[in-house]
Amino acid sequence: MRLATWNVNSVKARLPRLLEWLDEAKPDIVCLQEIKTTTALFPAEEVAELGYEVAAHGDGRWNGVALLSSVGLENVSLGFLGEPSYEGEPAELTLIDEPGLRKPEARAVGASCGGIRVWSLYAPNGRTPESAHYAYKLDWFAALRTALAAELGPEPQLVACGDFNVAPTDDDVWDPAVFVGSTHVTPPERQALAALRALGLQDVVPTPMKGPHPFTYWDYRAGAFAKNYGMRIDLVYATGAVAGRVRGAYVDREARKGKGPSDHAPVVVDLS
DNA sequence: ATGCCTTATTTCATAAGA
Repeated sequence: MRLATWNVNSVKARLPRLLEWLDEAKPDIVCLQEIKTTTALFPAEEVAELGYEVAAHGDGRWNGVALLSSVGLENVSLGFLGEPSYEGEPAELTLIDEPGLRKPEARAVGASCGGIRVWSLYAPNGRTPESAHYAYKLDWFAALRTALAAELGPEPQLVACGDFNVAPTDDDVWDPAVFVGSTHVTPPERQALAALRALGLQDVVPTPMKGPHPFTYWDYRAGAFAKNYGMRIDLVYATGAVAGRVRGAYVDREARKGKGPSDHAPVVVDLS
């Protein structure tokens, strides 16, 4: 079974490349982030022609996530219980669909696919460590931890994949000195990842296609990809039961090349 | 090294991304 996660930076802008990549890589389960469209406008028919069922969760211009599966797609969750919303102020914890409260952004979709509970996640950026968005980011991770903990039973087959917008270690950025004072590398953000790992989730670190670092994101600007000025922020966090099935994992750097790429590359994981 | 931002929208300018 092949599992993949990819921040496509607009599923509509990326549709030709997405379809081509699905046809080549032939993943069974795909977690997409930043679809940047609504649930209704997700190109479900196009991916269905390649044999995928779809669970999309999008609300417009920003954010948006989706799950594609050719091995079944059941018990779909749009968002998670306790997911905070962003209101431009330090976030409050709100319940999904509770009347009178702002709906959470479209940052999480879960489903059971081929015997595995799968989550496609797009963590808030955080913007700057001083911003309300950063507090929201930490709140979002705390709520995610609680929601995932509630799904973990004995020998759970669960994987949380996506753009976590956190580089787990200094080795996961091209130059740690450049990131001093920036989001994505602060101790509280890394603590948020550690708290997920404390649930029993393991970081499935992919093999880089080139060089020593399995970066997954390179800025569009200043030739960052050509210089390999990247970050590893797209992660696969798997329970031990899933991690024990991993037979290989890699970053598909080829998908970052050429005309009209996403600024992120897919992470591909093969399971026995 | 696979080219030196890109996206959607309240569009000819802006906000956001990380």
